[in-house]
Amino acid sequence: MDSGVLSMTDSQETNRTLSKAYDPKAVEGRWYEFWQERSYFGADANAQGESTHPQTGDVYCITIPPPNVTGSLHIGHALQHSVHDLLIRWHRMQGRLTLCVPGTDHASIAVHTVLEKQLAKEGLSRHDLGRDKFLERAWAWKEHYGGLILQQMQLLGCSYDWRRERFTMDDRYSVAVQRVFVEWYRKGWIYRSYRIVNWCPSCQTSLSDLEAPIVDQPGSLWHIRYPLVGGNGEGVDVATTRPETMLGDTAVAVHPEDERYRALIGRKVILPFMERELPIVADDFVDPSFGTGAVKVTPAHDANDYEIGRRHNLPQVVVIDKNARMTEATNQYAGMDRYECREAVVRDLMERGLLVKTEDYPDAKVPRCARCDTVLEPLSLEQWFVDMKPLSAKAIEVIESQGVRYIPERYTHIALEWLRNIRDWNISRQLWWGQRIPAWRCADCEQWTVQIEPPSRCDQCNSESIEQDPDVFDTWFSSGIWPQAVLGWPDPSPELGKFFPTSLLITARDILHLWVARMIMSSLEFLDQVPFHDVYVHPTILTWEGKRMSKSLGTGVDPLELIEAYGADATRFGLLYMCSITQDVRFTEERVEMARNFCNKLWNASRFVLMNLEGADPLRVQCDPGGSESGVDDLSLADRWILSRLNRTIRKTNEALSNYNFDIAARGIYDFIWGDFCDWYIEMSKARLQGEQRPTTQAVLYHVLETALRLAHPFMPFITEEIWQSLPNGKARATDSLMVARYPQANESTWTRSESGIDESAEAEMTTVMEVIRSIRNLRAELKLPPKQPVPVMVVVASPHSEQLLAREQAHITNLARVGALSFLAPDAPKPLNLLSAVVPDVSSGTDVGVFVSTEGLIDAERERERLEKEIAQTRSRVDQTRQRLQNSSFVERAPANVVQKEQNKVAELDERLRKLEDRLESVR
RNA sequence: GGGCGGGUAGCUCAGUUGGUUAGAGCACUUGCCUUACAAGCAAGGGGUCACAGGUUCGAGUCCUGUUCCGCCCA
Repeated sequence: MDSGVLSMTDSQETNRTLSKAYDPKAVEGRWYEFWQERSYFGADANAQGESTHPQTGDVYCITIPPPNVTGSLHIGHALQHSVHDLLIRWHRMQGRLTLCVPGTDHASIAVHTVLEKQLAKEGLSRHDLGRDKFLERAWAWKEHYGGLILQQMQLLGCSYDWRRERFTMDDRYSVAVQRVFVEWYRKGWIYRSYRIVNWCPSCQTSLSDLEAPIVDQPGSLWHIRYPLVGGNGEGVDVATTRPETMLGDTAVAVHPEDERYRALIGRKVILPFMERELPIVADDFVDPSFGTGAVKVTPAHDANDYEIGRRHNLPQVVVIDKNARMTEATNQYAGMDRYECREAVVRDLMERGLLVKTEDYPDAKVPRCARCDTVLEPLSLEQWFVDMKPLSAKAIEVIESQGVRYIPERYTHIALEWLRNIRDWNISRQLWWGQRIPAWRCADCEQWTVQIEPPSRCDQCNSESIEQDPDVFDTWFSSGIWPQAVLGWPDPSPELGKFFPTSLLITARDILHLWVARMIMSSLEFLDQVPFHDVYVHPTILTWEGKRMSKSLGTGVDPLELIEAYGADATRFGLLYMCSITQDVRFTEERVEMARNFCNKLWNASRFVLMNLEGADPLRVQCDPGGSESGVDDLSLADRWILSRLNRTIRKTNEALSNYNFDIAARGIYDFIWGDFCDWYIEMSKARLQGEQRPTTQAVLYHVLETALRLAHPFMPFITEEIWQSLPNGKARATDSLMVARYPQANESTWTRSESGIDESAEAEMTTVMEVIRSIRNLRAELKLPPKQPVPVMVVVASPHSEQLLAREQAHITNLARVGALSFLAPDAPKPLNLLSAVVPDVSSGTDVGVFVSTEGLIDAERERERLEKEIAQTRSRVDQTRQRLQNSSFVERAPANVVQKEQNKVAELDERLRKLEDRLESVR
């Protein structure tokens, strides 16, 4: 450490003159580059880490949810990555070997859709281009746009290890995906079969449930009569929202206990137009209260009907094709579009008198394609499926035993519920962009050869006429191995040994099942370990009206515009401040504005400290407390108070961050810096810097600012680094960047000697001083005194402790409340008449302090009387309330002793205050 | 239909295991360009904590029901 006296010129190399207002644009890019040049974002699996202070040996690792290559940063990402980087920086500053692996997802269908739209503009289809050319375009597109979102994360300040960036279609990653398929196939967990899938007639592919949102829209419920075989004009009425599917009906189902239909079970009806006989079957699935209680069963075109069909061995009749047109099986309707057919069927039913009635059905559930909004068609198609039962069993066990912890905890139950009712997973997609399924079909024996290396012949019959399945994997099949694959799996790697299982996964809640649960399953299966210990589900950001943000409606908020307007730190801090443990938060730009103002406040407080460090003693101005205890003995009340408040904030921050309470942490830092440090300590320091307390005050100002910068850095990396680098005494610091400095601990400072770092008596005494100042300010405002005009103030104390306290701290009172002369009066001393008064509790002594402000000749007894009467009324009502409570025998008997004691003290205090107020009122009458 | 989250000041939100007089930011009123900051300072007004019961000495907080908003599952 340098010795000697600091001066502004000594530290010029690091000390820039700070401008009057904080300008994020002048700061952010510079420090991001600085960090990156020094490789502070990286973590070496073989080393103990790259920060210069001793490592604890702990490891902390997060792999980010890979965003789509098509995407750009939206506000949800901005929140998600504010949380990521907050935690990453916090752990790194605590000395852990810390790694965050970034990357992107190839987003099969999303890219596909974009490219097809592009082609359409050129008047082409992907088939005109061919698979190879199409993929060339896709890669070119990915190279050009794929990195955008990661660059935007850098604007936000994210300290991820960019050298480890991964893409789900990297060669090594693709091999890992294929390996999963091959192994599971060999275990018999992957099979090929016909099942109902979500089919988009426009995108021409099957879709995951997430890509098939169900939309409520007005429709009709048609009641149709199916004549009974052998009935005299009798029939069974069924209700449907999709009459065109009746052409594919193979049964009518009723609930087994439905009295209305019990007699009909086993009989048959005639399917109109097709003239097929359909059995009436009994099935628990049928809801007797829906429609007529009898439902038509179309196994080939409805997932529930498919299940009924399986249970009752019903045939499937395919009546709608992949283009949503009616098939040959529909006779006169063949070739019609499904909606055209619906109209025709309804018309024909009417003609035949088989349409019993048509009801309005206000919210018919219609699945639509998330990409193109086309109404989806559930179709029975031959696809690859994963049998999820064996996989989910282990996952259930692990989650039940808290091997993976969900935060907030309620998601544990949601995850378990999904896993317990898990359904087989369709992993085939009829797309080109993606990992092609490593399965080859033999034209001769029709068997599949499944392996990673492309085979030359069928492994069943040795035939050479084999052809690879043209389909690719569902994107979630590949992202399901993300944490292990980005760390090198399936090859052995030091990263996997060091960083796996990872510490945490941070995600939005819409992909908990589709993605998170599947990662847990695959990791347990292949590595026999969980992929992460914690899953933190962050809130969803809604519009200020509480609606989902929508790009197409233009209700989305662009985080880049926020960064542009307010800076990255303000954007992060604003988002973290609203990031409570709730499900949704409504976004208001005002919150970011608040954070921007806070940045400016911190900036200016720092300017103040820097301007006043001239001549500071470097032995006492330390950024790493612990080296010297000089200064301990001459700490003033204000010093002890601010150090205690600082330690309290440090504890609160660390605790809140451990519990994922980011809003509480942000709030604590905000309140400390603005409310305690700026509003009070800095104000009090102004006078002290002029006198003999200057050295101590400088040291405390420096210490508190420097510690607060370290405390706030993970929330607001840029501004804190900028200020920190501007602080003098840079050579004494253990690190050359704040981002690798040590995160504050509450008991680290040698200036506060209690174990907790908290000085209760200093806090109590300061509270009294602050209350006295507030009350004088209040009285001044009542009197409409000009702010600059000093005013004489008298105080009446009830205890020697109060008197000592106020006498000792009177300089602060005079300075902060513009008091001309502060005098102490005996309780029974006569007071001048021209006074406004207030009674302030002294929490440090348990007595009251009377505060009297002179009105200087302006006799305003009326005003004082009004004040007093108002205050007496308030005090009396509180006294009455408290006394009543104490007169209640069950309260005294049953409430804890300390609570009763508290109430008794309160009555005594309030009585005393009331007496003083009444005396005072008497004297001004 | 089942599950979950929410309803606190005009707006957006905090509110620990039940325990003084329910807080913040913005907006509003009043006064201030007080040499860190007008993106600021000081003072102030504003809430039957969705509704109805219950438990308790005591409920914004716990229980039951109702209602409204949102999400998930079927």
